[in-house]
Amino acid sequence: MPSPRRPRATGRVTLGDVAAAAGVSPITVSRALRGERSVAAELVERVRAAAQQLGYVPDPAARALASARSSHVAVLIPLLTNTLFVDLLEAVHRTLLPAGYQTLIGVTHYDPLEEEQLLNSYMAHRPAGLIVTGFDHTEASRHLIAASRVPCVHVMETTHAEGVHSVGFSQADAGHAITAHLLARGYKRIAFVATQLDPRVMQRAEGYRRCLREAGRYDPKLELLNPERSSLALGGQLFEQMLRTHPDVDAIFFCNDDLAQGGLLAALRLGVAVPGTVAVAGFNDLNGSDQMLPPLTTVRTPRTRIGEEAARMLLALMRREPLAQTSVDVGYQLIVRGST
Amino acid sequence: MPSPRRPRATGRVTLGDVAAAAGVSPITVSRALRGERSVAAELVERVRAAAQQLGYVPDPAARALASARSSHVAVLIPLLTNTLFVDLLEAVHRTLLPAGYQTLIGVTHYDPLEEEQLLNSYMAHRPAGLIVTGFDHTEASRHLIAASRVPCVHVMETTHAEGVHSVGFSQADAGHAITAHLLARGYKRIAFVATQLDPRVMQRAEGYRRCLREAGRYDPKLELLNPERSSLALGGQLFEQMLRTHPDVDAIFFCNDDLAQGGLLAALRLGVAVPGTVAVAGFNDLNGSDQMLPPLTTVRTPRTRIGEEAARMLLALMRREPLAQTSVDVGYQLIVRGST
DNA sequence: CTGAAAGCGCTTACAG
DNA sequence: CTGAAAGCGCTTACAG
Repeated sequence: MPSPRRPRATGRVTLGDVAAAAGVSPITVSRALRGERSVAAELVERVRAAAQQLGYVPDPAARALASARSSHVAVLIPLLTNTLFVDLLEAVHRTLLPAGYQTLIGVTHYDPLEEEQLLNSYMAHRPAGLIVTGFDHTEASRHLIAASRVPCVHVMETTHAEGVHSVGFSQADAGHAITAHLLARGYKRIAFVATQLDPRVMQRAEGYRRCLREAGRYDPKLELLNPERSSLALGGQLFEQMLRTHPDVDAIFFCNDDLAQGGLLAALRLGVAVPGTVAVAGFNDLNGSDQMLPPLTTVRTPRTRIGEEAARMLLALMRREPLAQTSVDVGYQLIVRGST
Repeated sequence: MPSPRRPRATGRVTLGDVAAAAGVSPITVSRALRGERSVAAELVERVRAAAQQLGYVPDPAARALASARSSHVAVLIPLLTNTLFVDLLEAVHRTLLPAGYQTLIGVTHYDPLEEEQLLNSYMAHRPAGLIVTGFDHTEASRHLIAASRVPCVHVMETTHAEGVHSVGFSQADAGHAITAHLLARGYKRIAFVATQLDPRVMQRAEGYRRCLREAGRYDPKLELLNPERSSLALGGQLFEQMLRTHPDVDAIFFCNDDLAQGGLLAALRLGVAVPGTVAVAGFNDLNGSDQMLPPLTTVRTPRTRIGEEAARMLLALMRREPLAQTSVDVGYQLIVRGST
């Protein structure tokens, strides 16, 4: 046995160890363990047994270096302080982990330029796949993704654009649906209160406008758009402001449940009857909305389902399996409760 | 120039390219870029300039393979559906990223065995560092961490045990403090309502007990312990149950703000005056607690600070820098609002 | 279906 | 302070 001059001695069980134990070559072990079909069933068994017995765990770094592809999937979301995206992240993580992929967090703060920088640094890790939020990217980001050839799935919205993969639902339709519900309930002066003003919020606004225009009831003065970050406290402030400046408003559609919850709490504080004096609707069906007083009417958005479907689509892309569809619309659900 | 027979052509700019451009050896580039002090300042400048100009980005996989240490830090937390841990994760991620470390998520679901399995698979990635929640680990996990020699920081609780690094605060003292506040307010029949029953919740329970025993007011019948997962809805149910079974209770300390918020909303629904009939206190100062009716008295826990401090401590450990202290107590803050 | 050789892009351990 | 050699543990590409 030739003793190498400078053994580094990491103490790791390697492919070679398994190969020696199974009496085959390292390449065969590699193929057998990765499930490549071109290995005799009997050898696969022998290799598996040897690997199991030695407690062999493949080295992700070596694998990444040799194959020019890591086992990491980068997930770029706007914020971690928003339940919506954490639910999404959780679902992605939970779906990818058993398949051997690690989830890398990227927080863009709703800033396409920040996203571009993240993308630049994450691409150095040769991710096996990519999940990005929406379609609001810089030209450079788009190029980077396309040129890298790294499989990528867009989430929260959908598109049928050529070569683009997406899982989401129509934010505009959902905005339309809840506005239509308010109209159907007989409300006539329906306000829209929004913060953050990211692309998806503005799509909900479009749905709201389209619905009211169709009914001949659209009044731009009833839109209150605020660029600050969403919060319960801000929802309360905007609720007050809307009632003060437009006392004739009889319903408010908040672009997000946290604002709507803040609005409901402000109504309690101010003694404003909901829905008697003014109805309140939210969006997303966040934690606690069903516990409010009155319980909040909202749109339930299937972000967990989006995360799972996106992860599954990405797995298929990474494994180069055929795809049933490049765009999955998971829909949304109107949840009518006491606040309207 | 010898043309290799089988070039793989990844198209990547490598250390060698930078070395050629700067007119030095690859090792010197490696050292210069990593900031090893043993390189002449003039060379460092030349290397930096060349790297910059070529757009060189180090390959994490190659680095990990050669050095037997990746640029990943695994963070093991109980749940992703709990703001507390997401805030922590966010802070860790935000602190580590500029230092060149990627955060890997691990969700243990409060299960030491699940944590052990995660640890097993994460260790194969040769993490540069580890952040784990609390001290409730299996014996095997402890061995694995110690044997791997991977720097590890425990968060949320603190210890002065030999060789253990921790950032947190005394959950028991915080539980004691808020109970003492209730006593000082004149409440005499103080209940403790808890769910989840993880180690930190039970430490708060200990603080509650110690405080009431000191005051001669401890009554085990006023403890309502429920193993289910925490939620607003459950908080409402337990609030009702406590008032029904113990109508003489004049204050309730909920182990977490979501339960307390649910309790406050249930009080509104039932027409129970807070704090007139019963005072309500929570724990953690979660989102929305200041917007409740009445606003919720609680303990603010500095999870963002914990995340930052833990990440900083870990950075020092990973860089083998001297540590000011192995245990950092970040304290907590009693927030008195209208509910008590 | 199986394998020997080369290579992925770095860093470690020695030298000088 | 700088460098030539070897090695980290895999997979790709080519043969047979």
